Amino acid sequence: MTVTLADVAARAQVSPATVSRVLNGNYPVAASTRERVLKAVDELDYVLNGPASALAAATSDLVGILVNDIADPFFGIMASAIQAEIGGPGGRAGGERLAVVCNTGGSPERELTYLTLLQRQRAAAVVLTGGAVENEPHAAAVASKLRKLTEAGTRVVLCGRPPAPDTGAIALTFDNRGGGQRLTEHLIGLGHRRLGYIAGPEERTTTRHRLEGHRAALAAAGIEEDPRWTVWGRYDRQAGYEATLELLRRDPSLTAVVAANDSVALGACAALRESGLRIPADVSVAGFDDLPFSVDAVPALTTVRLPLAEAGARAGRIAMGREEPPPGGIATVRGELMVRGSSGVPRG
Amino acid sequence: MTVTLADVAARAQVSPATVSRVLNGNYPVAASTRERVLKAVDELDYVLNGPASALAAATSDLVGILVNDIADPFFGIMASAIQAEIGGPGGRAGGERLAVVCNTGGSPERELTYLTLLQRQRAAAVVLTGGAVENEPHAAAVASKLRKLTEAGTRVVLCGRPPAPDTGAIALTFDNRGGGQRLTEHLIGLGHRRLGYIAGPEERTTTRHRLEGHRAALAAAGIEEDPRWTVWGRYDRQAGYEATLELLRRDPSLTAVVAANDSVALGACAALRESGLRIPADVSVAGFDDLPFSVDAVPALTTVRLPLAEAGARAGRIAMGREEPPPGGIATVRGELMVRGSSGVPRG
DNA sequence: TCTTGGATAGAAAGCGCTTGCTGCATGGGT
DNA sequence: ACCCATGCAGCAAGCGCTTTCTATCCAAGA
Repeated sequence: MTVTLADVAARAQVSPATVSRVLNGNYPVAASTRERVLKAVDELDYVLNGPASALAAATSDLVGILVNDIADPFFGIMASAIQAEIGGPGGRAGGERLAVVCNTGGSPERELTYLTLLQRQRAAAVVLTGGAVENEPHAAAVASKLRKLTEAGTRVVLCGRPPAPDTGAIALTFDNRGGGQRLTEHLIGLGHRRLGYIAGPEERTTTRHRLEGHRAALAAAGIEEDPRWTVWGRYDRQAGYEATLELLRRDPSLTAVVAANDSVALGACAALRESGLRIPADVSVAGFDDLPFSVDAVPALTTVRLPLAEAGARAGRIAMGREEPPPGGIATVRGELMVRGSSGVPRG
Repeated sequence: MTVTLADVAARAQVSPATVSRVLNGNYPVAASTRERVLKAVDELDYVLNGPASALAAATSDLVGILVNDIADPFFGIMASAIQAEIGGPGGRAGGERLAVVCNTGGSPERELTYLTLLQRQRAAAVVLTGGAVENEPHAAAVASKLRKLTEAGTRVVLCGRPPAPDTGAIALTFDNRGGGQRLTEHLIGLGHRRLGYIAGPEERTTTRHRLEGHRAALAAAGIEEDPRWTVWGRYDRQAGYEATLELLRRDPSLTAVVAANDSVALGACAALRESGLRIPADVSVAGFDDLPFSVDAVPALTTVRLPLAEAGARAGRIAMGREEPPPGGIATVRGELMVRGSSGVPRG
C-alpha cells in the first residue's frame, strides 16, 4: 500500500537503519551505499512518515507561530518574516522545518488550545506575536503552558509581546509606551492641547502601553486629560470610524486624534472627512505601526514605525537557535516616529 | 519524565486501552471509569503525544493552508476564513484540528516542498489558495503531488485557483476573467478609450485571467490595444508606483489605469498624484479584490470585490467534509463590480 | 438453574521510524 | 605478524498510542 522505510531498504539491499541514516545524514554512510539508497527512494517515490519519525526521534520539525489576527498585515508581516527565517522549505538544506501559523483570533482560549496542540505535536519552537491579554487567570495559564513547553525543550520566543518571567521564554518587546509617548509629544510640540485618543481593546498589553505613553506625554506637558477624550474599540478601521464620531460628539473642539494603530487611524480619517473636517488643517491624525498602506493615505499618516519584519526575522532566528538570545532573555525594540502629512499645526 | 498514557492508566487503575478510549470517545466506557480517567488526566497534566497517536491511528489532525504571501491581506483574509471553519481550536468539540498556514512566497519549489511536508505529516486536508504558476514542469509536479495526496485520503481544496483536472482536488475558482472584463467595460462605458494596464507577475493564472478579461472588454468595444499600454510587475504597491510612472512615460495621454489588484492601484494613485494628475479628473484608476483599505483610499477605489471570506469559509467546510463539494468538483465564484470615486468620465 | 448475550475492560500486536550497541572488515602502528 | 583504532552496516529494542480480539461480569431469558 504505502511505501515504508523497509521497502526502500529491501530495494536498496540494505537495512532499514542504513536508509534512515542516509535520509537523516547524521551518521557515516559509504557514498556508494548512499547512492543506492537514494536511487531506491526515488524509484519508489518514498515519503517519510512524519509522525513515526517524530515519535521515534522524540522531536518534530514543527514550529508554531501564533498570531492574533492573520488578516491583519501587522501580523502577516511579522509572520512572514519569522517564517522566512525558520526556513520552512526553501531555507538551507537539512533542517527542513514546517513553520505553521496559528490564528488565535485574539481569543485567550484559542491561544491556550493552540499551545496545547503544539505541545502535543512536540513542536521544536513556538513564536507568540502581538500583545498579550491581561487577564490574570488566563495569563497564568499561558505562563504555565509556556513553562512546560520550554521545559520540554521547545524554544519559546515572544515577538512584540511583553516578557513572561520565569517561563524560559525569550522576549522581543516593542516599546509601545515610548513610541506612544514620542508620538504625542510630537503633536503637543505642534501646539495641540486637546487630543482625542482611540484606544484598542482593553485588557491587551499593547493597548495599555500605547495609552500610557500618550498620557505620559500629556502629563509631561502639563496637559490635564479630559476623560471624554478617550474611547475604546477594536483594532480595525470600523472601530476607528465609530470612535471618531463619538469623540467629535463628546468634544468638537479636539484638534488631534491619536489612534491605537494605523487601521484605526484610517477609519478616523474617513469619519473626519465625512464630518467635513480637513486633515490636518482642522484635525491632525496619528496612527501606529506604519503599515504599508499608511504612506498611501491622503494625507499620508503620521505614525510610529515598528520594525515588524526585522523583529520577526530576529525572533525566527532565535527560535531556530541561529542567533544568541539577548542578555537576560529580554530585548526592547524601539519604534521610529514618522512625521507625515496627517499631522500639522492646530487651527486657531 | 514526560507523562504517558500508561502513567494515566496506572493512576486511574485501568488499562492504557481504556484511557485511549476515554480520550477518543469512540468506544463505550462506563461513566464511573471515564470519570476516574479524566481525573487522572487532569491531575497528571497529561498531554497526548500527537505523533504517537497519528502513527498508531494512521491519521492526523493537521490541515494545511498554502498561501502565496501571508503579509498580503488578500491571503490573510482567506486564510482566516478557512481556519475559522477548520475549527482549529475553538471550533466545536471533538474534532480539534490544527489548521496551519504555510507561506510559499509564491515560489513553486516552496509550494512543492510544503506539499511534501504535509504529505509526510499525513495531513487530513490541504487548501491551496491564490493563483497557480503556469509553468509546465512545475504544474505537472504539483498535479502529481495533489493526486498522491487525494489518493492517500487527504482532502484537497483549491480556493481562488483554477481547477486541477484528474487530481481529485475540489476547486473554487474566482472569475477573474469576468471581473476584469466588467471592470474595463465600466471604464469604457464612462468614455475611456486609452487605458493603461498594470499586470501582475507573468506565469500566474490570476494575472493572465484578469488581463484576458480586460482585453476582451477592449475588443468587444472595438478598441485596438496599444502594446505600450501594458506593463508587468509584482502584486504590490511599489510595483504599481513604478509601473504607472512607466505608463505615463510611454503614453501621457492615457485617461485610465487598470491595476492588477488594489495594492498595485494604490501605488498607481501615489504615482499619479506625484505627477500632478488628479484622480479621476485627469486619470481614472481601478483595482481588483476590494481589500478593506480600498474604500479608505482618497478617492475611494473602484474595484471588483471578491468574496474572499465567503469563499474561504466554503473551502474550509468542504475540506472538513462538512459541505458537499460542488457538482463536478468545480465551482466558479464571481466578483462584484464596486464603482467608487476613483473612476470617472475622462477629461476633454 | 443454566444458557445467552450485551456491556465493558484488558492483553497484545503492531504503526514506521530512530539509535545504541554489536559485528566485521580494513589498514596503519610497532 | 599482531593488535587496535577506525569506518561502515545491521540487529533489535523501543517511542507512545490505537485497535482487534478475547475475557469477564451480570442481567435476563428459557
